[in-house]
Amino acid sequence: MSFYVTTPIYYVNGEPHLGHAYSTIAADILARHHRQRGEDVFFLTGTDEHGEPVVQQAEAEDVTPRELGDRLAPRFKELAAKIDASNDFFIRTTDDGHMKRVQEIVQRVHDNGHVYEGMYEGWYCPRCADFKTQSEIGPDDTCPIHRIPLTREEQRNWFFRLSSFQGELERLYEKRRDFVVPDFRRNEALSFIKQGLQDVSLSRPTLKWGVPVPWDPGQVIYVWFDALLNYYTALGYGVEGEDVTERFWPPFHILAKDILKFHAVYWPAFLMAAKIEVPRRMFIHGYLLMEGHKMSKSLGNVLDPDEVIAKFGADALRFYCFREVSFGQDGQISPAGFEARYETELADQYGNLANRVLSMIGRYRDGTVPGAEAETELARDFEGVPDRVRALLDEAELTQALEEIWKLVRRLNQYVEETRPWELAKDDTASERLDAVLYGLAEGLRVTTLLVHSYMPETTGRLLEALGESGRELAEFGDRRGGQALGELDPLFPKLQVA
RNA sequence: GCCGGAGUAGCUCAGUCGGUUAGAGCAGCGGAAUCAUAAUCCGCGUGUCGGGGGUUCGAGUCCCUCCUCCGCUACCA
Repeated sequence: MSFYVTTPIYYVNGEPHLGHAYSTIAADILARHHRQRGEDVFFLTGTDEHGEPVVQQAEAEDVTPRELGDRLAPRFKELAAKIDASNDFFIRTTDDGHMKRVQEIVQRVHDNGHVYEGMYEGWYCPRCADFKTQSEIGPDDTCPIHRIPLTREEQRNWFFRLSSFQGELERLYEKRRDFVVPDFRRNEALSFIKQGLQDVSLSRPTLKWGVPVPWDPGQVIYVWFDALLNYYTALGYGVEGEDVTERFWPPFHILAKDILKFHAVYWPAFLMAAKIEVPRRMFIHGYLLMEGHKMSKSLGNVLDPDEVIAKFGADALRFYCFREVSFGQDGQISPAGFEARYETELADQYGNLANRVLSMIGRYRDGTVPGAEAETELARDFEGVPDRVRALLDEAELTQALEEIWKLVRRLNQYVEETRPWELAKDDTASERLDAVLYGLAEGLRVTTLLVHSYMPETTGRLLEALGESGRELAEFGDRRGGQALGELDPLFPKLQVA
């Protein structure tokens, strides 16, 4: 069984921010989870470096587009490392391997008869040297940047016959109800398709920065097709000495709502035109909102992932993003909310649970997990949970799955209070019960920690080591007998220093 | 304007095919306990489920209508 998960590739006309981190963390949790299930996993992220906006940004900074990409791509790579992304490859659309394969696929689409030469007509700004989209046109057909009248211009370029795929797309959506999730995004995409598709241009005649059109090298391929194809091309050269396309295709895409149309409409149509299998699924997530607004530099409400990681650690950030905001919806985040979650749930509930369990086993059983049978009242609360988590993560329901796991954390704290091991320890006749209780706590903590491992790999790794657990695959409660010697454990989530 | 989303406890949100007294977490109030990072556990909610109308034995959950906010509306990588 294989699992191929992708993030969007990030556009290098600006610095990485929390929104990029959000998509990457989501994909990483899924990748790690599927590895824990013993599956053959490939996880891809990277950067998109071609196109007009990169050229413009480069001009503004007085560097070449390549220099801009060479400076920013490493920044995105660093961000991935900082948030502990376990990506198997980092693609850049300027890679030779990518560009060559893009040309192959585009040529194939052309040879299959889905490309024609036509005229693109639109409003053109001579100063911008670019066409304006409907939303970019100022009052009285002027350029909003230069405030000069736009002219009606025609441009000869290559078109992709998107319109001819309308029926096939509708059938795809009908047949595969979960092709695009959540449901309301599926509706959005489908209603867009049903309102009638127009052909889209496949090339840019005036732009030099991009992948040359194979049969017309004076033009470059429109950046969206270049970019989307990364999901396919990476499998061809991302692994040294092996083409893993057959092994991993088709992909499971994670993306944000702003790029729904390109992924949910253009992309499958283009794959159909190339006679390549369409993605297995795509999950569309929402935005993290700060104080009710989309994060933006001009509003000054940007949460810098570096700062957050420095203060709370990458695991806490990973946890928070999917705990606070229901994955798929837009959601509010705030520094205050972050601190509250960190303190109450990570430090007090989970970190402290680990600490008290290890401490009691240390104190009452010399640090060795008793070889006992767990009490059924605890065991039954773990029954079926790993399966439920698996099922939820199959749907990329990251928030719901985390809630299922967190119920176990609460249950274990509650179990400590119910059984009061410190009293059992004082009672010579209760030794067997104490064994059962302590075993149950250690086992429960182990199973819970393995479940949450994909969300918080670093801290859970430390805890699993202290629990004497060397495996990382998902486990059922009761799988492991006692007898392990426990190790030392520093606080997983130290309380914040009150300034 | 079209299409879509959201409007549920002070806050953040769950509510699957319509079905028993509408839920969770956080915050708040009261209590218990001391293994633990003074952490934990228990108890406490008379909420017009945005307004109005309708279908139904029964609606937060379906239909109509109105209000508010948001997104989308063709090539934003």
